[in-house]
Amino acid sequence: MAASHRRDHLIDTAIELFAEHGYHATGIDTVLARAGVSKKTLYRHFRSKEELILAALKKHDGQFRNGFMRQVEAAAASPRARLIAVFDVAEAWFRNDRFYGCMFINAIGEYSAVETPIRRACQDFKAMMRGYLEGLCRDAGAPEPAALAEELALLLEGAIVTAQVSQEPGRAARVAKAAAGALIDQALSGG
Amino acid sequence: MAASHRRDHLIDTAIELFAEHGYHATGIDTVLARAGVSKKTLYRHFRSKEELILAALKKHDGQFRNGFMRQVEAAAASPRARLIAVFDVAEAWFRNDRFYGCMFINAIGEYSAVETPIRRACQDFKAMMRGYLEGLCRDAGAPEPAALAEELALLLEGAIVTAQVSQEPGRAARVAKAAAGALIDQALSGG
DNA sequence: TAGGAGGGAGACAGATCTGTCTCCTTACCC
DNA sequence: GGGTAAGGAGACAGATCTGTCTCCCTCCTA
Repeated sequence: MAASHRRDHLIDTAIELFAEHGYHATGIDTVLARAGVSKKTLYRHFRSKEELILAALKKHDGQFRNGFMRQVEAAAASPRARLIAVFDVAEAWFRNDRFYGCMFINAIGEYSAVETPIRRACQDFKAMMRGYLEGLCRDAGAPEPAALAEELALLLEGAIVTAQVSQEPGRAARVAKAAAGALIDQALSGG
Repeated sequence: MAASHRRDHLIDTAIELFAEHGYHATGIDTVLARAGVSKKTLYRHFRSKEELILAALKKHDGQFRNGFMRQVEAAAASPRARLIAVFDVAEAWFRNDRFYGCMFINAIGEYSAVETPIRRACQDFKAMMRGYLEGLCRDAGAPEPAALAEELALLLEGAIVTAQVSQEPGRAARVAKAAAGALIDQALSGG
């Protein structure tokens, strides 16, 4: 498994650099230098830079999904409390030194073409997050879990972008958490 | 004023191309070819590509601000109705064929450095939009206009990003509008 | 021990990028 | 009409980008 060793390490390095500097601005040579891997190895595992980008997005999707859900579930027990905890976990993410916004949003900003597999990967990620929220809303007893989940997803997206631009992670997360609390209360009490 | 003629046209072309394809992916030559202007003219008016980017962001800031506020004010008369109308105007924006998300958010995705004037321009834009919403909230009689405005700004940002990724402009705007309505109702009635 | 696969180092090609410079034309103003 | 500034067209330099290729070394296994 030495092959997947290097392949994984390449992808991990690519995730870091693409997240921080963007996709066009990050050259293949930069990834290779930091990963300590030669060009030959890169092109043995990936047909092109775009395939590396795609692999990075897919791996980040899985990593992020697992880490995020795990933290939410560790932070609170009831579905309703977990919906709120989502925004505490988000705040911890924003506070990370290596937080550069959402890799998927940033990717769409650079690859606007409709047919791109990159766009598909981003849509899949967002659909997954929305689905996770919807499950929590349903478990919490929301009469319209899909509608509430979409609203909370919007708040989360807005908080991510605002934290990225403003560089005030706590504020963005706190505001989103307050708004989410109000929306959740209304959905669960009023009906 | 033939000079500012060409300068303005250059900036307008740059706005279009940067918005659609991003900043690194759009070469100087591409802008020049579409604008029908020579390299000499570009570098007479701008010291570098980054200065052109900055000029594009600043001009887009002014254009967007004027257009957005004008449409909101034409769509509704009362402050409260205008807060809701914000999301109708946003939907019309999302539905435009040339909608590629927010130029400023996309710019931050490509230029993550903290000290960049590009980042400053993006922060200024977001602060301006938040300030506009805050004025509407105050006029509508919200007890905490700044807090409500921040929540609505988050919903707007989330809707922009979601419309950009999902390519379902109506849905993103409708969800944001519903959530905004709930938050506004709560803020204005409950206190 | 021999052979094959994986990988490092890096030359190389071809494209593209930013930014400068030269040569020429046009337009305007005194 | 002459001088001046703006601008077009494009060559050019130097850097950088992606992707291929060669040469060599090092394992691992039969």
